[in-house]
Amino acid sequence: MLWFMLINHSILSRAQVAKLNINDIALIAGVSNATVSRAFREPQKVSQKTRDKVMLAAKNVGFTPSSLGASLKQGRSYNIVVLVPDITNPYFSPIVRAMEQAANARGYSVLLGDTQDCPDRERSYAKMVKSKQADGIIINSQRLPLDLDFEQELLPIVSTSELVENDRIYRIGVDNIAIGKLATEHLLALGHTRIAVVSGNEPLRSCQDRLLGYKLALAEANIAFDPALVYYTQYSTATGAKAAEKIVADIPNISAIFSFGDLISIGILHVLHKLNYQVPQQVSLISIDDISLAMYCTPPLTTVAQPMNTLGELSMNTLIDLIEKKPPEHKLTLLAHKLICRESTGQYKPYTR
Amino acid sequence: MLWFMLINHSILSRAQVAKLNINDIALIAGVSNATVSRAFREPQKVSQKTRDKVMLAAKNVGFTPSSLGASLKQGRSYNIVVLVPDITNPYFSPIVRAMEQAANARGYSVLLGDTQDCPDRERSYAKMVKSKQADGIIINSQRLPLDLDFEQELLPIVSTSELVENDRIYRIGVDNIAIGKLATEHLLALGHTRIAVVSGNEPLRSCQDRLLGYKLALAEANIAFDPALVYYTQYSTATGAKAAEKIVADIPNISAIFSFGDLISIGILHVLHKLNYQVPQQVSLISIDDISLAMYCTPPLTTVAQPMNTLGELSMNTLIDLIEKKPPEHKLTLLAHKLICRESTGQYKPYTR
DNA sequence: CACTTCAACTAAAACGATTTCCCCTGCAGA
DNA sequence: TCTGCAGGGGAAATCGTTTTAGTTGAAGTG
Repeated sequence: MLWFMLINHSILSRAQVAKLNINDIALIAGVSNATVSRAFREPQKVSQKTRDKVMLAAKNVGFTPSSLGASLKQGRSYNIVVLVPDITNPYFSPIVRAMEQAANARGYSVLLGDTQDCPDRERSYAKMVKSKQADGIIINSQRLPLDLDFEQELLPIVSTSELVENDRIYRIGVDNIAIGKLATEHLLALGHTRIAVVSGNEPLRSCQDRLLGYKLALAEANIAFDPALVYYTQYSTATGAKAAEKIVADIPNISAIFSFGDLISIGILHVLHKLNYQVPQQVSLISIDDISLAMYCTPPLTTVAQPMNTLGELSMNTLIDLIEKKPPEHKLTLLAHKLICRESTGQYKPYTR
Repeated sequence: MLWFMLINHSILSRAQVAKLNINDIALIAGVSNATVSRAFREPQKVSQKTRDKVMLAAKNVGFTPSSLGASLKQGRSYNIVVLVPDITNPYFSPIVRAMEQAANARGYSVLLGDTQDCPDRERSYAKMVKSKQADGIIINSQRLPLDLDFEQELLPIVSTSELVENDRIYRIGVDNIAIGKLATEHLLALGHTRIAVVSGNEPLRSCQDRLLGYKLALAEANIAFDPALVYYTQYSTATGAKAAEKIVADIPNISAIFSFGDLISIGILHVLHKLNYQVPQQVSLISIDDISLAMYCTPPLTTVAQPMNTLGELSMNTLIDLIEKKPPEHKLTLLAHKLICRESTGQYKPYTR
């Protein structure tokens, strides 16, 4: 413990109250602060001997370099804001999880913003990147949380899930038209012709696109689109249940329902079961997402899977590329979806109820 | 736009490349940097006129104070690390959501750490508070992510959900023994006497306590505890399903199952349904948590609700109190649980299968 | 031997705020 | 008229790093 006896007493007493900084370590190790910094950040640039000296000194007094100083000097916080409408939603949580993983792999951390769809909160999180508390932001909702002034200075920003309507912004999503079409075709192939739709919030682009896909499939099958068959609600279980109640009240012999989200479907399933409708014997139900619980529903849900993990991972990597000035090639990326046939859809049979 | 013509040309050209800082604004507004700082952080300490001048200058050049400089000087980042084993788990996500809300209300942000139960990741997140990237940490798992050296310097830390076994640390949880007992008593009251248990990972304190509660209830009812009735698995749906398969293989006429988590129950429900067991007519199922989907299961789950929102909110507020040197009164807080009777449990009837 | 080269280091200047002292100006009270 | 005080502001130190621009000394080269 020679170092202990040698070092300046003022350093020791400082250790009790304030924290030691890099200069103190430099003093103890008998090198310059620059060397201490390098020993930590770029070890290969420092000789083995010096590095050992520094590390020993640091370890002995329990020194960890503060990232605040580093961030200030570098103008980087290595934080990334991830905005979701609701982290509780099993569609978003895997996306966030994948983002966190991807961020970590590249040395960044995730500042979670659960906005509850509130524009104020969205804006206040966006300010964190303006104020350098974060280096960039990923948005999972359609709204851009920047005032007009973003026109002037485009912050590092990526839009995913529900894409922003702005082609200057990097966006990663899925082809909702194709998804809507695919699901509808599945139902049509099973012989269903009157297919009720339970959509999320009408203005959402994803909903409009999915509905468009539905219409496209109908048109190709020469079936007239009936607006009375589409029910607008929210992407949630409770509202999905309400919609289902309306549907069976309006159309007691409905044979097929296409809901725009598994969460909605769970609500639908709940009321159908309560009202003694057999799924899929009497009514077929298809939806979108393939959340982790979809396969455990009774019956397991037929659904068009979205690649939540890839969505999250790719968005995060795109954003970091942007931050690190390696601008990605494409502004818009649409990932592949996949129909997962389980047991909630079946052949059409005329009702005998 | 007089200001525009008056200000130094070097400031303007700087605006295109580098960002303006507080000194530039001070120059433009014709005040000192201290005044600019005060105008932003403590407006009441600055006269209306000066404040307006500063704000106008700031607005005109699009200046937002960098939080990096502020953090460095203050030694605070206003970030808080929240560690969860899996954000995808519907038990944890509402907790995190509540934490984020509580943090925001007090001017803090949440750095989300999804650890996947990996000690390395836990440690690397804990380092962020040592390096001042975060001011404190909340842990939702039993493991303390600090080496022995935490003995010396106790960082601001709060343990919740699965409590750490260390009474020097602030902990917010529930009374798992009472919960285990309550659930068991519910089943006993319905006439069930052979109650299978599906526990989470054996070493988890929550599981041990819940099992203890189960034993206590059994003892009070003069029923011998049969270790063969307890099945250890994970707190997940897939593993819950596997456990259910084992149970019905071992005990085809099982009449009651107590699972330690709704997620497990969903798996159990799935296989019982597949094997044509009627719930609750043939087998009763009770669990713990009351995740949001519990009420939408078929049948809706009877469960002992945990106060996830309060858990998250209180933990966050406790941590922030700690950070702000207002140490809370109690080291350990146990919140109230509540039995929610739905439709997955029913009167015991001997099997005629 | 004089020369470059290079690795390894150093001193000191940033980075952008906050905060500690201080000073000034008015004004109220004596 | 003088004192005391408070509100409003300013100069400069400070927080803890990184980074720039050199400075060394030793090894390699012709």
